[in-house]
Amino acid sequence: MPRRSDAKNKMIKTALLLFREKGYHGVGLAEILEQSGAPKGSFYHHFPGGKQELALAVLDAANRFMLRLIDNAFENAGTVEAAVDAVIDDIVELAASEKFSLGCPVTSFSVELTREDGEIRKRADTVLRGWVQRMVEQLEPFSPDQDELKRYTEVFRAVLTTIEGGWIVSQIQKSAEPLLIAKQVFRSMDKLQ
Amino acid sequence: MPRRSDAKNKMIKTALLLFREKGYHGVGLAEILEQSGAPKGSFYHHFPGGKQELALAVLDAANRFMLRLIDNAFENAGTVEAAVDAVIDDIVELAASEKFSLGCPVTSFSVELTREDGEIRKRADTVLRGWVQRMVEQLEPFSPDQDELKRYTEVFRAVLTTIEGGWIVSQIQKSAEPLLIAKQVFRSMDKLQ
DNA sequence: TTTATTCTAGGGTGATCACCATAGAATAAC
DNA sequence: GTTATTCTATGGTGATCACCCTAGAATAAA
Repeated sequence: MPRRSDAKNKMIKTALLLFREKGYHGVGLAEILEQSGAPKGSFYHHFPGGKQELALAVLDAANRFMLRLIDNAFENAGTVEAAVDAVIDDIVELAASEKFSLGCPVTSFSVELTREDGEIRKRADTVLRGWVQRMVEQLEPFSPDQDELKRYTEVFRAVLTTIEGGWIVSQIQKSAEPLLIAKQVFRSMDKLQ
Repeated sequence: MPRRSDAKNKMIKTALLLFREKGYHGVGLAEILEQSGAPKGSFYHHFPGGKQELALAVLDAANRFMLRLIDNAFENAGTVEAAVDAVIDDIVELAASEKFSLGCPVTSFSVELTREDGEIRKRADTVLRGWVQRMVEQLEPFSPDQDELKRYTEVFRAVLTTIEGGWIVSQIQKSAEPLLIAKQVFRSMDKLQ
């Protein structure tokens, strides 16, 4: 059963950009369909669960993108510091190319749905934890001992948190500086102890 | 010209809570009016500029709240570390009491309006800078030299950024831990250098 | 070519969206 | 008490919201 249409992917890609800019509730299905060029009548064929199912698909696409970004950064770096710097630099480059108008591909719209204890929040939680875990996994070939890995887990958690905050503040201030703070955070936590 | 009605304040308080939970676009005026108990017909009397003017008023109220939180924390603390800890603890207590469903009073909804270069984004920018500035001002009576103040400005910026990220991740993970990371960030940046 | 499946065209649902206009009620200043 | 101002009741605007339905087109499997 091969795919005969790329309408679904076009909708997901477009929704990702729009959600990151205006949030989940800030984007209507009409805008997504129009901007993606996808046929209007096919939305509920591809997403029987409606807008929420689309958001879940968007979350998965965003997750794949960020995991690729992490893998790429760690594989092309010789040290942990260089890898973390690369992750942050890549994000800064992305954010700057988007004129600091688009937020984190995951938190920017999932955060609006944190009361209702629904699928979107849970998956966003899993995704965020996965990023930390992936960074730790990328560190294992460098074979630090288990205690060191545990310590880096904490450090990566802090870096990720700072990146999330930096991404938002970058949107507000239209500047790369807040995102770059995550580098300082890593350095100070890495050198210390 | 004394105020004969508290409808305006009730609308602002209610809108602050709803915006923090579901974002700017996630809340309708009808819900705000209903939940605040404010008379329906008086909205555009108090806010001729409509929903955007309400959002600006909400921003100012949120700013006053956070400035009070900062002042209170610094005035009741003997050291910088204790003051920063108090700020974070207060925020954690607030977020926990709200079951981690409500975001930062400023960024949670301003972030949806960062493309259109409007008043809301600009004021949110000013407000965030004001928090850092206020923390530095609260440090001056302890009379560190000018270089030290400049260094603490950087540290406070990092702490604030981590708090912002921690607040969001706390919403996603329904846990206080991400917010508490800001303490580690301060400690490591403070001790180092 | 026939059959089965996947996808789309087109139209329409009630509900909610932000916003507005007007008249009158409530309270203040005089 | 009269005037001026502040506030609210009411009902409405067109637009957009997410969602749904059916018939048929397009493509794959037989």
